[in-house]
Amino acid sequence: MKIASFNINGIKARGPALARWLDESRPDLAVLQEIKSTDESFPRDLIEERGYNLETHGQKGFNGVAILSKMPLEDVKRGLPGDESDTQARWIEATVTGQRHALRVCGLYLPNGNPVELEADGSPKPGGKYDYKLAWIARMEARLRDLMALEMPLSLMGDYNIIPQAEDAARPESWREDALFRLPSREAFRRMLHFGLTDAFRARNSGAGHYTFWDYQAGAYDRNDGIRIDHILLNAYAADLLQDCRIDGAVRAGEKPSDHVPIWAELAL
DNA sequence: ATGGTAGCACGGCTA
Repeated sequence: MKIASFNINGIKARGPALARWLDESRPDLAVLQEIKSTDESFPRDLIEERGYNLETHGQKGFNGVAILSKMPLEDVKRGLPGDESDTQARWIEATVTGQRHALRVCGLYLPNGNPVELEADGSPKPGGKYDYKLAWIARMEARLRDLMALEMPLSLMGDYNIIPQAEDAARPESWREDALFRLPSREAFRRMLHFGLTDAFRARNSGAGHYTFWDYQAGAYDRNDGIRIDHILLNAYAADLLQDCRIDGAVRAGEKPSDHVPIWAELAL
């Protein structure tokens, strides 16, 4: 089963590019981030006419996530638990069933966190963007503990807005104090690995120069000035079934591309 | 410190 994640940066502007990728890459399941659309205005035909089931968790103008799948999507949950006042659409879950195993999938769009605002003692300013990012991660880790208790294959995939290590950025020094790379962000990613999750890409690839995002500005893609921030994390049940994981980097060179490219994994489900 | 680009939606925020 081929599962993928793609931050499309706006479904209304990305129809042709998304269709091209679906037709070429043919994932069995994909999670999308930054659909920037309400559920009502999402162009469902684009997905459904290609034989996919579709579940969206949208929001007007910003954020928004979705899952599309050739298999039925069961037990769909929308929204990350833990804060009833949080209106941002960044989390969706569903279960799919393969030939031998079921898989719980979480599609996530982790907050960017910039600009970083700190108090005099260095702690995040309450109510600020970076404070929201760290609080959101804490809620995600709480949900992760519950999902791990299911003791079944699990994939948490999406735009983490975290650069795990220096080798995951072309110019790491320029990201040192950025919300995507500063130490508390990297520590949170590492905590999830310590808790038992596998970075699927790093299980199958090594070395620098593998990126999933290039800014639209200043010709970042032409200079390969990228970062690796879109990730597929697997629990041990799923990691034992991992057969391949790659980044579809060439998608960035297409017409009207997203600033992100898809990442996918093949699981022997 | 600023500007560089893009999306949504049509002003200003988000990234």
